[in-house]
Amino acid sequence: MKIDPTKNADYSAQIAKAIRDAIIGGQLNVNDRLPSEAELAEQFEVSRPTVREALKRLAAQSLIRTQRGAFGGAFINQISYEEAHSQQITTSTLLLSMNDVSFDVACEARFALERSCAPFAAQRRTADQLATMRAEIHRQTQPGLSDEGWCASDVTFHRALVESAHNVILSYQLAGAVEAMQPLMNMITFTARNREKIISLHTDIADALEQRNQQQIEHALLALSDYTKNLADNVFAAKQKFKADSDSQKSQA
Amino acid sequence: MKIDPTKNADYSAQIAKAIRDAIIGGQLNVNDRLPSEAELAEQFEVSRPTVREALKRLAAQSLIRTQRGAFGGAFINQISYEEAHSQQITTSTLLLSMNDVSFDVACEARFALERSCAPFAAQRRTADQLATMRAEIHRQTQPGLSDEGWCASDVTFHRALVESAHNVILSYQLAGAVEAMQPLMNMITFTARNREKIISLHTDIADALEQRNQQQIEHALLALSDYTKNLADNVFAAKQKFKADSDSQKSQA
DNA sequence: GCTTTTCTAATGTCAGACTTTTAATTGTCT
DNA sequence: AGACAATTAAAAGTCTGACATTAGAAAAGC
Repeated sequence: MKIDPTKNADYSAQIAKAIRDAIIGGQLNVNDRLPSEAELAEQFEVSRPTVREALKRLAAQSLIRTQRGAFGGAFINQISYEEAHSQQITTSTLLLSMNDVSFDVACEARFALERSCAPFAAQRRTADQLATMRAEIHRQTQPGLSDEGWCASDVTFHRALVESAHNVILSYQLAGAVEAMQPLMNMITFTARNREKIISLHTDIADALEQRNQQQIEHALLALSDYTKNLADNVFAAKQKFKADSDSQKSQA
Repeated sequence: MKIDPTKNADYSAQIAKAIRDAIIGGQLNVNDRLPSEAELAEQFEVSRPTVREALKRLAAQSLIRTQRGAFGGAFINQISYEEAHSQQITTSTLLLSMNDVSFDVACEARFALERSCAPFAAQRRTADQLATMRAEIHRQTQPGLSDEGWCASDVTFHRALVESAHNVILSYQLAGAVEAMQPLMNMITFTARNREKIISLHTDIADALEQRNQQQIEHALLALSDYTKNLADNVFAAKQKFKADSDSQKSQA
């Protein structure tokens, strides 16, 4: 591993890249220990702070973990689903919030992805997951449920659906995608009337899953997608109207 | 923004988290300039190297970009699809390679995700995307095509299919997921006979897309998934056999 | 008014020191 | 001999203060 002093990129970025490539390329394996910061500094012919900046970059991506003390150092981290997941979410959330994605597009994507679980969920769902979904539906019928409580329950419900496909990759990808879209989804507030309709669609999904009826699951998800889109359209239209009204009031004044 | 000296986490990690939270929470907007490293050091009551380590962490996640020179500094980065995409791929690729996911599970997930595009692809596909797919199919029939060429063409083909759904979120999520699984997919080598079969399935997909027949697209994708899984099973069985043979040879010696 | 030069504020890098943590080793007591 | 306590050393974490490099802004020259 060497760095190129003629390249105009920062040394710390180059060093991070060199180590990252070694990890991805398989030269460095999980739980291997990197040389100490002092040794790395010597190898790359840079100072220790520069090496440290490189290591912090890798740590930010969960590629390494560091341990202080004797026999400590930087170790190649076995990235867990949880870590990967939380990283996906930060990245995707920022991407969505910074590139003003329309609600329709996000909503469509969210339910399309979820629908991809349907065939496997129908085959492999367990009583456990079904029970979770029923329990959440019940929670959703409680009259005193707050907006946050409602959203949390919604997430748990859909998560159980995804988990019932029993495919770790799908779970990981979908949990990331769905959770990243949550801030967008939270832009709509639900009236009692709305909740009622959604609960009925949730019940449809649970029923279909119980009967292992793939097509019905997909159908209900599609209906939920359409209903949510519709709701959002109304919310945004109302906001537009409010804005237009207050604008015209201003121009009158 | 303050850090807690009693927390046992590194200062640099805490500072990075504080700034990251401010970005995600919307206190800091795209293209805002952070205070200079010296000012941040003063604010957080730490030294400049510590601040720098924090900033490098954020830079590793593409949350900020830095610019040298007068009136330079650290700016909140508007994360692009491309950046988000490449980060997603590194994370997912590592996750898969480090947690030995079975080929079957990955394959199932990959095609399930792709299938979620089918309804929109059928509705919205353009002549352009169809032409790309036909062109790739033609490339795949060339007898001299190398393994790398074959895989590249395969990726382009599937990418065009995903793009034809005309949903940026789906494109982004799927491109990431599919590309991350590519190393796994590359473990199988294709014989001329295999290629022929895959080309015929690709043709089915293109035909179905041309006729805007959603169900047929899904059906062909499912068939492709099954065929790929089957191929992989045979490859792994052959490897197992080879291993078993050489093992028994050893024990005989 | 345009180009060139100089200025300056910022990041990037370095060297060397000190602090804190932590596990292995050694020593001591029962 | 085994369990517990003190010692030690290696490594990350932090700080100070300096210098190098870069690039935009302002001033000088034409």
